[in-house]
Amino acid sequence: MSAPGGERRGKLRRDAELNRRKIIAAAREVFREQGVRATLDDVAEHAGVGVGTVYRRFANKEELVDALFEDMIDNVEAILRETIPGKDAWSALSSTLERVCELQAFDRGLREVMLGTGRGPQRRDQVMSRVAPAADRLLQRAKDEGALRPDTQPWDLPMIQLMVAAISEHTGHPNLWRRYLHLILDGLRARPDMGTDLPNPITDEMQLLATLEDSSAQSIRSQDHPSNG
Amino acid sequence: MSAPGGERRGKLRRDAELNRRKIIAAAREVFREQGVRATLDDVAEHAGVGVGTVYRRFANKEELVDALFEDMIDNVEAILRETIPGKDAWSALSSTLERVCELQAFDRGLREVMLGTGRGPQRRDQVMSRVAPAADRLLQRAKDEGALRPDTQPWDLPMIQLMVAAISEHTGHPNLWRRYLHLILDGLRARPDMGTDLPNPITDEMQLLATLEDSSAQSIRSQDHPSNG
DNA sequence: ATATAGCGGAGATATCTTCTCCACTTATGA
DNA sequence: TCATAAGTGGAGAAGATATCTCCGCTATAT
Repeated sequence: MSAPGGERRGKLRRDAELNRRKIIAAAREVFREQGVRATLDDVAEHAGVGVGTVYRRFANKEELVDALFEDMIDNVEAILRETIPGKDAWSALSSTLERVCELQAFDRGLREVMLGTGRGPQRRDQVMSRVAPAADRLLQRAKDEGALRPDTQPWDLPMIQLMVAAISEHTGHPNLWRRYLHLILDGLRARPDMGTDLPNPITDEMQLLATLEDSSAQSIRSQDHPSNG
Repeated sequence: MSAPGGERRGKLRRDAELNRRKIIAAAREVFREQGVRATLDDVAEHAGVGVGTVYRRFANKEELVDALFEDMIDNVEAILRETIPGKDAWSALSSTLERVCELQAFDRGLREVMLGTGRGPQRRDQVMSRVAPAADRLLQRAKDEGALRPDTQPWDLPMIQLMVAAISEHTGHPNLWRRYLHLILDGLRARPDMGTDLPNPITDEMQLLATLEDSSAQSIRSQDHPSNG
């Protein structure tokens, strides 16, 4: 009967509001270290509150993860905003990419949220829609400068992030990803001496979205009974 | 109580041997499509046998996965062996990488086995140890040719595979990975016009670890089971 | 002081897997 | 052909998690 969503903020009793913050802080820490598979019981223990308290504030884990995810998008936006407009676009682009990848390198939960076969694609889209304009501008400037290969596409950026995150995820090494980000950045540089023809460019964004939707729909559907052949 | 391993091959009754093959074939198919999280019950159903029959041949899922994994290494070895020695090393290298990535693109189970946070690293090592000599030779030839940047390392290859597999895994798109493999290959090309200095955290870190051996050993020891030898 | 929002955390519920057991079926060879 | 041992199926026991609820009690606000 009660709607346990976060919409009542401000009406909470003082101690309840304190607990809400403790829960969010604990969730951030627990998910960062153990990934999103950590249970809300874990989060509760870390926060020093009972599970019931967690469930009173957040109807389920999704809601809590979403709350943290919003925070994260803010971070990415901030990084893009901080990009010095005067600097050459290539440096801006590479340092931006590096900083975004850094976020992922130390946050297992974030990687899982971004990479996860479940809602991952939708979440990437969510980031993209808030971040795309600035990112597009940056890419265009870097191309105009002649530093970035001209067949780069905006949706290459999340894909690069995804690849780099995979390194962090599967080696656990805190810095190895930098090597491969650099490798990829070298691949992104325009080359006067050589043609530039990346295969399979998906020419319009809607087409990519259709791809992502398909795969996520498939993974959701596959939870049901498989049809026999 | 009995040891149900596959060591009795040849002593099996004809129908039992047939079932064993059906199980392996079904496992390959099920794991390819659903990933290694598929249950042995799934495999049994696909094979058209009872679960009991599966468990009589393979003590547990690990054993079955291992059997399939051996097959896979054979495939990778075959690809390397087929590399035409006369051709220029760069073409050989890039087509080899592409073919290995192709294997992963259509096999979710294989990706999970390679990428998985669990035994993934050990399994990658297993591949590397059987494949490393040929791979090293190929890399060296490509460097000698002046096509491959000289700071490439042998262990870059599995990492590249890993990144490319992440694209397949998380987009579900059958060919998008080719774009990013090509991007990475462009990053691997030697460049006369530009320095070549990938950060090398593994070497750096090993030096660092040598210095800090004491403290890291302590942190590993404190993680869990003191009974380990 | 009192009303009431909020708390804790055991445990009900639900979902999954793994793996066992044994009555029944089938291949084999004498 | 038939005795017999090898092999089979698949329900369900056993175990592992995770999610979320309930209600007697506590802390806050007025």
